[in-house]
Amino acid sequence: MNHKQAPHLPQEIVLFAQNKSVGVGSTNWRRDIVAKFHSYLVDQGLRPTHQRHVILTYLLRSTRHLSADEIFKAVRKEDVTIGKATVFRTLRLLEGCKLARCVMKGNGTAYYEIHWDRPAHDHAICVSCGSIQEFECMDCQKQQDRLASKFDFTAMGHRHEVFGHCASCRRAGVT
Amino acid sequence: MNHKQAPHLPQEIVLFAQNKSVGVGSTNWRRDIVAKFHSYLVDQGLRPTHQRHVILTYLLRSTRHLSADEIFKAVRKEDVTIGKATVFRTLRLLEGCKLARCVMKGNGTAYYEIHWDRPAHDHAICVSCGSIQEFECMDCQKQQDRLASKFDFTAMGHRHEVFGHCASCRRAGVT
DNA sequence: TTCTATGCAAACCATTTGCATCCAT
DNA sequence: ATGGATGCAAATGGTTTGCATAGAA
Repeated sequence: MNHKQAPHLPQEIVLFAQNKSVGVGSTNWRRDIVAKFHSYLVDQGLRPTHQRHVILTYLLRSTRHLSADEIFKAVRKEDVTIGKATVFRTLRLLEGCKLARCVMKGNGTAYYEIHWDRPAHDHAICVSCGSIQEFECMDCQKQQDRLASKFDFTAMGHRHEVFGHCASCRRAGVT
Repeated sequence: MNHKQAPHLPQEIVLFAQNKSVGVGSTNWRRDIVAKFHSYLVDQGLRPTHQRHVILTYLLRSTRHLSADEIFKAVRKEDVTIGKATVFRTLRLLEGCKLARCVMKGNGTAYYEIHWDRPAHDHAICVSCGSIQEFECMDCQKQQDRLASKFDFTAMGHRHEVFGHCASCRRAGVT
């Protein structure tokens, strides 16, 4: 009973940027991620299925943050048989092995992106159009050390989202 | 049609720490908040009802972050007639006038607290027991200015949550 | 063959809404 | 009396689960 299906991690521990990222340094990181997912599955005694592959490669092709439903609709076009449940199960799997992460825009929906080796990045979210601008906040990393010494709190990761208006929405006269 | 019921702000613009806080400097801030809510309602042509009062004062009495359902159950004991919908409607109202704010623990549920005049604070959330330690991160404020100049992004507020293990859970051997 | 993974639909859960009624002004 | 506010129950919408079946090893 070690590992059946997706390991049922409490949602809390995956819905934020992990402190350590994947570590894909190659120029063809997309291929590396596919390989990593494959070996992760095998290692865990899970099965590299067609659906899991389709979902991951769709994620890899996208540059945006995608909701589970968007992924479902898109992937459904490539393979009419893929079910919504599988999309959720696969996303959870990808979070579990830290190949994907998600942002909460604040409307109760999770938006996913592939998470590879680059500095942990945070998000500036436009409350008007919903667009997401990524940025680095090195101070947030330092803050975690401060928490450790001040409250004896061991940080595993964080979520930092700034809400406001993007340049184009403001130009368009949004207040 | 100016103001009926709660102003239906998109949820995005209230689910995070506002840059400006309430501005209650008095020693009896609880009373001030009740008064502020009252005059806010009157100003907007809304009505200071018994239910709204009960919900606010319950929030003021609590020191924890409460889910809407916890508030509902508690308030229900004081007044058997209060409905769940009213709790949600009142919370939205309190967010709207910036007397309350909420944290998203990551499990899809919003946890509320009263938000009065003190430095904007962020949250260290224990993924094991769910306890929340508040802290200040002045760097996050600076970061917002940097965003403005770098991406022409106008920040209105932010959410910064650090996930990890609190001291007592770690002592208890949680990994 | 064995046991995991899947699709579907139903279940869940937090939150919102429609509506008849209630109540503050 | 007027029009906003309430409680209830039903609706919503994202996500999860139960179960019989499909499919990888």
